[in-house]
This record gives sequence, structure tokens and C-alpha cells, in this order.
Amino acid sequence: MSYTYEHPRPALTVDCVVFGWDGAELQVLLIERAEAPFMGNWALPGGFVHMDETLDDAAQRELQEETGLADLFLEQLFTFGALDRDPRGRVVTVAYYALVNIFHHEKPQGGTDASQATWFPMEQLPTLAFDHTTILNTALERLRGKILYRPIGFELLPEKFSFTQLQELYEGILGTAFDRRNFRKKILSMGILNECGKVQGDVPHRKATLYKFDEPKYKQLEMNGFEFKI
Amino acid sequence: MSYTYEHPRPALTVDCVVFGWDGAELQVLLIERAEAPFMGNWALPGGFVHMDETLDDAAQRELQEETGLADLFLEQLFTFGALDRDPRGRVVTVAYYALVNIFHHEKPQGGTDASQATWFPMEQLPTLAFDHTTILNTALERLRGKILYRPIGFELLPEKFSFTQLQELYEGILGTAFDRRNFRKKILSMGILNECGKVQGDVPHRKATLYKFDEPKYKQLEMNGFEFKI
DNA sequence: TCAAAAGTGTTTCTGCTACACCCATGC
DNA sequence: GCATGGGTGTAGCAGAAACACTTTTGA
Repeated sequence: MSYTYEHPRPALTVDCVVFGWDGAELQVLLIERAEAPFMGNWALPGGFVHMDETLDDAAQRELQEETGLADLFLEQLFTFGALDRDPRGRVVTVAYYALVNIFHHEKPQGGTDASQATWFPMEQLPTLAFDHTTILNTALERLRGKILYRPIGFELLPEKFSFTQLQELYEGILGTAFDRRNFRKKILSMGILNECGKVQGDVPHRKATLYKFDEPKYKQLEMNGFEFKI
Repeated sequence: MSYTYEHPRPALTVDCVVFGWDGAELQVLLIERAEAPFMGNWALPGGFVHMDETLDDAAQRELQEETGLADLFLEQLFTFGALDRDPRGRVVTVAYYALVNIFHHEKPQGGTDASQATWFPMEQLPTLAFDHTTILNTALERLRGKILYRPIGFELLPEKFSFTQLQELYEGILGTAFDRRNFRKKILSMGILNECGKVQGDVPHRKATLYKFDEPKYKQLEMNGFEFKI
């Protein structure tokens, strides 16, 4: 079976930068390529866009197939179209970035054309196939920008989390330190967290209060002109 | 001549939302389509991506061909891939937005496959072909967001402009009013404008001081951590 | 009782907001 | 001299930043 067109067409792929947070470091999910080109190299999960799926659907499908991940925060990032970005010829890729709670998906599974899917700390990335390093850096920039004015950090945490966890997440991603009292004050004053008791487990010190992000409340506040801001 | 691939491929286009400012209203440059589909309808300038050009190059080329515009602020916006967005079949489009001084390009010229290119005020847009209304709205959102934290508003003004012009631009795009004194203070305190004398022409009142945006200065400040912010 | 993290208020400072009058120019 | 927009300073307020001690818990 083959397909013929009057004019040549670039191939179209999607690639996904999946970020996770292990409590200390930002992590990225990479797959080991099982096919040429760059066979055996690490790369972002991704693949060709099918004719009967939207770009968002393609990104979701590829993530599901290559990493087993589903139902995560997924947002279009940027489209990369450098002429020589793929040795197979002209391939344009629509990049996405995703945020996922790493502990809900600690053992991602390799799938069809990915022999492995593994978390890497941002600070110890392997060499990546194609222009995937560029894509990853773009995604990191976006994450750093967006986390300041949208409540997306919660996507990386467990459903219930302590203020220390939240603060360490922000500090780790942004590379800056915050005052504990001011941080707590600012977030609490937004009124988008619900307390859910000190369920924290066996720790050799005082138990922290755990909170949940109240998304419906946030959506409602947002509609009334409220803006999340760190 | 024809091109055959093992798998079907979406066609890939670029579309450009070109914004201009006439001193009172935000304007968008549209072309009248000379070919099916939507022949005779208004649409964003754009067209198919060639195999030997990047996406940015394609956007620039299409603008040049269809409107005569060159050397303008042009930035990738978003990629639209809904299944039914083009009646010819699966067409994915990488949208761009551009900012241009309307008085340097008052009479844009229609080109190859565009029989006319015309400025429309945002408030009086015709019905657009394809999903171009969606694209345009996305571009407007982006413009409104970005103008707050990047000095891109200057792209829409003449090289030399008065504070009133600048303020009216911001007020028009954002739909909010600013205090004249505070606005002036804030912008001046950034130190990114150079005074260039009261060259303003025949006006029946006091002549305004004109300013130029000092881009090198801005770039330098930016590198030292300065952030433009309205 | 010690170590380790949780929790909590107040003061200071900075930057934003609100606000009104005189100036220059052409008609 | 009048109509029109240009240009300017200050006081009050709100939100950000700085800052240190007490509490809880398990070992």
C-alpha cells in the first residue's frame, strides 16, 4: 500500500517531553530507540501522526504506546521544522510537554517501537537523538515560565502533599529559594488548597499537614478574574 | 510529477495573523482567496510548506508573496490539526503571528494566489475561511498576554512615537485604561526609550516629545535580569 | 533529651495607585 | 483667549521581603 500526492509533503510526528518529580529532582522520561535512525539511543517518546487523529490524540497515543502513561497533563509546546533534524528526510515534529506524578507511574513500560522507557534526572541526561535536546530545553523553559502563573506544579506531586513538598518542587524547578513563611502565606491566601489532615506517615519529627489542590475552586476563582501567581 | 510514500501524510501549511495598529484600532491583514476552497472568502495569508524551507521561512515567504510584507516581527503561535479543518482533506497548519507598522505597509499587495490583501479592524472582521477565526482569536490572546511582559508593542508603532501613542496602543489592545502619569513613569523608569526631540508636526496644541525604543539597551538589560513588565 | 522538620507574626520596604494643575500651541 | 492635548509630583496603601523562635515527633 502506498500513497501518492501531487506535491511532496514533509512527514509529521509528535514528540513528548514528560516531566516527573521524585521529591528532589526534576526527571524526564526517555525511551531507548529500537529502530533506526539512532537505534539504541535515548530519545523523547513520539512518533508519526496518523491521518485520523488530532495532534493531541497522536501525542496521547504515542505516550500510551511507548510508556504506558495515560490521563496526564499534556500541552502543545512548539513545532520544530529544521530541514536536517531527521536523517530520514524532511520531518516536522509537533512537540508536547507533559507533567505526571512519578510515583503513580514509577515503572513506565516500553512499548511497540521503544524497547525501554526510563526516568532520567535533568542533571544527568544522556545524549539524545535528533534535535531532542533542543526540544527538551524548550520544554524546560516553558515549564519554568508557566509554573509561575498557572497552578500546574500540582500535577507533579501526589494528590496529597505538604507545604514543604510543594516548596521544594518550586525551588527545584526554578533553582531559587523561597522563604518558608512567605511561601506558605502566599499560597494559602489564594484559597485553592484544601486541608486534609495530618495523614503523613512515620516520620521522626512533627507530622506535616497535607493539602489537596482544589481545582474546581481554582477554576471558579479564575473566572472571577483571579490569577495564580508565585 | 508526483510523490509516493509508504504511509499517508497530512499536508502541512503555515498561516499568518498579521496585526497592525492604525492609531485607534487593532487591525488584521486578510487576503481574499482566489482559489477553491472558500474562493472569494477572506482568509489569513498562508500556504503550503515547501520541502526545502523551514517553517519560519515558509511563513515569511507566504507573507512576502501574498502581501508584499517583509522584515517584520514574526513568531510561531500554535499548530492546529483538527481533522476537519480543511475540506480538501487532512491539513495541519503551523500558525504564526506578525506585528507590523501599518503605515510602512499601508497598501499591501495581493500576490500569486491572493487576489487582494486588506486591513480589517478587529471589531469588523468578515467571516473567515477554514478555522481561521479560531487561529485569529488564539493570536489575539497571545498578543494580549505577551505585550505585558515583552516589548513587542513598539513593533506596531512608527519608529518615533509619543507617549500618548504608546499608551493608546496598550489601551486599545488590552481594553483597559491606564493613568497617564503612572504609565509614563513606569515606561520611562525602565530606561529603554531614547528621547529624540519634539519633531511632531503641525498640531493645534503643545508638541509631544517623541521617543524611540532602544532595542540594544533592552537586550543588554534583559541579559542582566531585567524584565519588561506593564 | 536530642535531632529534624513543622508551624507561626510582625516590621520594613518597595512599588503601585490615585489624583489635579500648569504648559505650549494653533486657531 | 480658548480649546486641545502635553507634561509633571506626592501621599497613601497594599503586597513582598526579611526575619527567629516554639512545637511536635520518633529515636
